[in-house]
Amino acid sequence: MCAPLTSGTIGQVPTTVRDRVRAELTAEITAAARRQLAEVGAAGLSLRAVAREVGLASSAVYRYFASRDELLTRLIIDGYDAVGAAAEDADDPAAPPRERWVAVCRAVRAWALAHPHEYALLYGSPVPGYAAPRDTVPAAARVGVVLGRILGDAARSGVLPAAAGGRRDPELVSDATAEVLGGEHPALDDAVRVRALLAWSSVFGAVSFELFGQFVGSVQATDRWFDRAMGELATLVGL
Amino acid sequence: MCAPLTSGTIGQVPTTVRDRVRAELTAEITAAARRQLAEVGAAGLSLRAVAREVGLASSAVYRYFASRDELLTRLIIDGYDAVGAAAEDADDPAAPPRERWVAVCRAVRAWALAHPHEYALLYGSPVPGYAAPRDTVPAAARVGVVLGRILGDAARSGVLPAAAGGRRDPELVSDATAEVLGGEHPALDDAVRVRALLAWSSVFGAVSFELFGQFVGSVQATDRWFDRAMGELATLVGL
DNA sequence: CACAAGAGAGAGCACTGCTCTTGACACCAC
DNA sequence: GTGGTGTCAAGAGCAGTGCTCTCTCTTGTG
Repeated sequence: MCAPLTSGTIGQVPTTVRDRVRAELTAEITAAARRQLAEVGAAGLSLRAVAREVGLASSAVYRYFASRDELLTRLIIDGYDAVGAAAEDADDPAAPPRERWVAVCRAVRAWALAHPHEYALLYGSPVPGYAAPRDTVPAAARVGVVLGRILGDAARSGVLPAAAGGRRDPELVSDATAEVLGGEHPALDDAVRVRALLAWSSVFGAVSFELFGQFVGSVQATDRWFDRAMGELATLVGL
Repeated sequence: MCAPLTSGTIGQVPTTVRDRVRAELTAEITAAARRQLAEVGAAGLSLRAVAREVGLASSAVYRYFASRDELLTRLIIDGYDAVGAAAEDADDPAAPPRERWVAVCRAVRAWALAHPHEYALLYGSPVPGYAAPRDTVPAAARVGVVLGRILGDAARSGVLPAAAGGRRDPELVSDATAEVLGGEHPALDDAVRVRALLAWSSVFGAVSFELFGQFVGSVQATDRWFDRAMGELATLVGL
């Protein structure tokens, strides 16, 4: 219902004029929505205002997005992809694991500071009445995968202490997560996995606290604090 | 202008009938607002709906709260006080520091799970167009103070390694924060202070990730994971 | 060329926060 | 007891929202 086929276009290249215009207009709408998001935030995002900016009647936008929520979902996925790409770009697999870790954390924070409203949409309170569909999960995982890969690589190269014979609790950390952390080669025990997930959430805890104003009155030199904190996190996970 | 004096009442006990009714109605409004908040979340909180529930005309509510934002501020302060009180209640100063730490973290998480929308209002994305006034800062600090006191007590009793002669960066961590951590007796060096703030933000990072759905697909046994993670944090800060 | 599908516009519904005016009521001093 | 004062609720109204429905025009295809 989001991209209905033109009647008769069954081939894999159905680029009729209509389709091209449709794709362009869709892109224009999401672009305008992203601009609006950056200005007024997620909850203040108005479909009518987006329509105005694009030069369409508000009702016409519904030809492209079935609802405000669907538009929001698009923005969320795009956002996760953007911060995920930023994290991936910042990761140099050749660098020492500890430096990789801090570099990726820095990239996440930099993206968050540059796109505060988008960050809030992704990692802040869920928009009321809106339930994120499953589609968002893979995109949402990208940053975690980057961080996990750093740990996995470190484990494989022997930097990280491998399984110390600790018990393995399958319900504590999902298989998918274990997979990211290098699967069974070498096997990381529960303690490392718990710490990995803690560090992951802590990165965003730190960024959120800074961005959402919880550090007002506590931390002044936020740049320096963040770098040192991420270093401490790297130590925590064993890098 | 929120509680104007009746003409002539100059004494310190101006409980005329009017004042009493006003106070009661104010409480009724905030109660209704809190109920609504729990149902539809912060951004969906409607002043008109609150008025309907109380049995007032929407315009009448403005006699009590100058704007939706002012009502929101009340809810925010009440929320910080509630979670702060929960944290304080959970802290037994006689217990070993590590147990105190985990107990307080558990209490914060329990409160968050019981009041997800209020938690989101406090620690999630800021409501667009709304700037939290200064009044909220002291209330917001309560949980941090509880956690800081645990560290400070541990340092005083020698459990925590005191200043290792590390450099002291006054801009890294504010004086107020240093004060919470026991001031200069004994002096904790920067590393400990950085870790303390990191741990503080990490507690909420973990709770937020669970509550906002970021752990979907990663952590299954959230209860057990949280306990272990908070234990790791305690280790991180030196408890 | 004709016909069906796609797309935009506009009106309309029910809702929102907020403002302003109007009329009623309670309090307090005299 | 009565009149002035000031508080307060109600209602209408403004500008905005998401969303739906219908009407009309355009476009692509058989």
